[in-house]
Amino acid sequence: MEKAASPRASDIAYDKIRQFVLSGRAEPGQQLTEEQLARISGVSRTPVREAVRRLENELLIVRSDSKRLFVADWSADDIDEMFVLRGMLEGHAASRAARNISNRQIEELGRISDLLDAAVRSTPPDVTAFLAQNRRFHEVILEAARSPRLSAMLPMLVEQPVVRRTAAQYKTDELLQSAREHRELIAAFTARDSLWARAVMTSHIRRAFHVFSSTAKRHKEQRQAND
Amino acid sequence: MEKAASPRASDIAYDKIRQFVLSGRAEPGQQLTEEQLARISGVSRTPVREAVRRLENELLIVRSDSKRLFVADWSADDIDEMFVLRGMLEGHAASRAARNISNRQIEELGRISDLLDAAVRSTPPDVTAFLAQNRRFHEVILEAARSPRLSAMLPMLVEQPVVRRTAAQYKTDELLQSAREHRELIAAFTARDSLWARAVMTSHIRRAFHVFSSTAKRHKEQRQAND
DNA sequence: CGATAGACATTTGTATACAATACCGTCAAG
DNA sequence: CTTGACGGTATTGTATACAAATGTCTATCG
Repeated sequence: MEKAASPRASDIAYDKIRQFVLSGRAEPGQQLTEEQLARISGVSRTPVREAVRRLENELLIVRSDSKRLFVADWSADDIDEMFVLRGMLEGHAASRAARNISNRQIEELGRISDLLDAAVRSTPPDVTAFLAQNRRFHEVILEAARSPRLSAMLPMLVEQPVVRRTAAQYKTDELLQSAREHRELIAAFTARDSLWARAVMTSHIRRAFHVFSSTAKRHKEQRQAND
Repeated sequence: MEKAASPRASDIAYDKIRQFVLSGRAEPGQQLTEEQLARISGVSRTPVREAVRRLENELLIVRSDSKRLFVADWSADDIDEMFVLRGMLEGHAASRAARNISNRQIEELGRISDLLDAAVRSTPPDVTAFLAQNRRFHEVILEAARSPRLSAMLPMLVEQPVVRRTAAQYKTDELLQSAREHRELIAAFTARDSLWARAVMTSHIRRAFHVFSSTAKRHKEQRQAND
């Protein structure tokens, strides 16, 4: 339903392995062998190697001193850093988008925003739908920014695992606030105000960071209580 | 003499192809076939493909609608964007470095800075040596920043071609100014002042951008005059 | 004359076989 | 008991052969 265009085996491998790593079926730090990945994705080792190169570049997979593959494991500092970088780059993307976005794209953001609202308002809130639309929203902005480099770099900040962990903990009013920020971004784009857009986006990411931090802390305390 | 450690064919291919593309022996927009690249780098197509994946990720090589390879060609807007992103990321790196840098690394920056001065002061200025030491200087800072993500992302902003084009046009006093800025960075690091370090670095990159712009404009006018 | 279908050539994609290397347990010597 | 060397095993690296696809040229038909 997504992109039946290219049944390229190396793309299949990329998707499958990525999914495998991100869905938590793989332990951080766990070793991965090319053959195992080949079995998982149902292709031979050659396309797996290409897929691994890409995932390695996104730091989802790391190579040991020599050449063995492991599922990436992030330190707290790494995650802080990820949010800081995301804030800078997405803020910049929003700024550029405000200058370059088409009316057509603004309308699309509006439609996505409607779906976001719907996801939040359903009881219980449909977090999965929320995440999917949230991703689309940011993708449209990235596209509107018209910067191949940003498009190449932002995916490296692999939001997925963190985003998932974050949003799973969102309370309804936090989701509502997030939806409001999306609306405000649209307003900034409509006004073609790049400063406004950057500020809202920076705040948006920053808020997500703090929600994440507090839930991470809560988790940690729970873990310690269980010991 | 460089790194005899890993005679990995795919690394050889990466270096050779990168060099081929950056040294201007390859025309922007020119098609590259895997076999041709294999011949150039003296290995088979398999490692070439891995090297190409990496170069593709750095946007030094691009893939056409379907899968043919071409030497990247940057628009003026792309280059502006590159400098903006470099400014943000290197500024951030400097900020982090100011917090994390070791005395040992500060001393190394001092030594590199001495070599920079020497390169500038020789008559005529040794631009090649200047560029090499400049690169080392920024590498040490990146290392001191202790952010795997930054280390993965900054190389994507492939300074080389632009840096070369820029520095080739540097006048001696511009090189001197650049060397002064390096000294000021060291001062900021010594003071562990992250705000200072960020500001100096941002200015440093920004100045390079303007030198680049003016020389690019000069070139353009020359070309037009020759028509 | 222009368009289009089809054959041919070129290029990329995948699988497999084999070579090189790294890891790990075992055993012997200090 | 520790240390270090050895050898077997697991894993990655490379080359080659072949399959799939894309592009190109030509000849034929409208």
